[in-house]
Amino acid sequence: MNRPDPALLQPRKSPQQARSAATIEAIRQATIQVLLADGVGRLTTTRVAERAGVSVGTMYQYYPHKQALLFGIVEKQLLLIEEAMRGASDRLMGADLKTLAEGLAAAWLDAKTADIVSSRAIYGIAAEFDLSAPMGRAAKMMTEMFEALLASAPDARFADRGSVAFMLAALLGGTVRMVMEADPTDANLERLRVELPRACHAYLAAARI
Amino acid sequence: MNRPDPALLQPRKSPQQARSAATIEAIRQATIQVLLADGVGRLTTTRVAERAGVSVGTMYQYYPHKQALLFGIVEKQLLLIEEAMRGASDRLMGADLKTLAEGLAAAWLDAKTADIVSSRAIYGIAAEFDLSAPMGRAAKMMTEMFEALLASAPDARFADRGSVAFMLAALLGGTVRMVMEADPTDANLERLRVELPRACHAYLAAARI
DNA sequence: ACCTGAACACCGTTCAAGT
DNA sequence: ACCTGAACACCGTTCAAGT
Repeated sequence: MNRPDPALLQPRKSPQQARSAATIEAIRQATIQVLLADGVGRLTTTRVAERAGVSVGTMYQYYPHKQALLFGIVEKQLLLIEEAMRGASDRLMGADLKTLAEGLAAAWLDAKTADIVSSRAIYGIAAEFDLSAPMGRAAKMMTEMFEALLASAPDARFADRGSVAFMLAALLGGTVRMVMEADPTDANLERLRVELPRACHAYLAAARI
Repeated sequence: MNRPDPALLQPRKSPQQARSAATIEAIRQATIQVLLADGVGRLTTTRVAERAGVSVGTMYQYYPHKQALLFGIVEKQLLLIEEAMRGASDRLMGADLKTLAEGLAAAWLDAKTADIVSSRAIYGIAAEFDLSAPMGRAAKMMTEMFEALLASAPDARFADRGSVAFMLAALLGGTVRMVMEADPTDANLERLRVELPRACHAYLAAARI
């Protein structure tokens, strides 16, 4: 799948009348319903349009292509996670290194496992579409957030704070994703809950000067 | 995309005559060529068959569906990486914890960045297909390998060696994948080269009893 | 301003017919 | 034993015609 022009991933036109706003929302809901009921593999434009009670032509008036439907869902999920991490960041600002590392690991795991149904759906989408653009943006934001947190820790200084924040973001995001995609059993998630905070703290402590 | 029956991912029939063995190899090569020249999004069964110089019908005699073509490529790449890690494992057996952690991190990074072209192609496939089955298998094998290595380290014992090996595999695999998918610039790969060994060693040292 | 749905181009897969 | 390629079912997307 080729990378779509990001500008094309939002609805094409803003609703001018109440009628079309309702149409957009109906299409959104229909996409989620078809996704959860039939899976990504069975999600077709016809099926979504039918479920939404509109014609395919109408759907294409608001969403330029099938990808736009699915990216909408992904973006919303990423927004939820971002919100959760901002909350954690506020709580952890100024905390010592151990509290910070363990707090971030716990918050990340909570956010990723909170809505397991949605997460499953998202990974399904990720399996069929190129999500490097939205994922890249999310990673960058996380890195900046971590960098500010590291700067606020009273008991730590770093030779290269940017690199440490970058590594922490990659470690957190990558490790959890790997487990959730490869084999997300309860036993493995429990292992993560024990080992991930430990790994984060150990790394930050080792990087400190 | 629905998860395909793993039994169907290998070629359908074994070649009985030299002619058909040549056909299979021609199809394999054509798949790689189309993949590198046109990308996953433009890879169609017709195009591969044309490039291989056979009809679509012939192709379907050996590969039950389009996915089988691509899974073949992925499996080969995974095999190469596995081989590289086995080599590293042999070298590192009995080494102390620091040597072991840093050696594994370096070997993993080397394997993943060695053939950057193939890796790119693989991530392209990963973006369009559900690779949880082969990835899960690869993760399991890596965990077992790491567990044996940890047992051989003369300067370390662990309360739960299985969990530590599991976490190390997820950390290594996940962190590198995240960076390579989100933003694999030279600067970021260099950061990984510095921070990843450090993170691995710090985690193992912290997990030691 | 918004909606319809037949029509178009293309794709993955099959199978009767060939050598 | 192996190969062919027209045919089939289905998909994403468009656009002339409607209200």
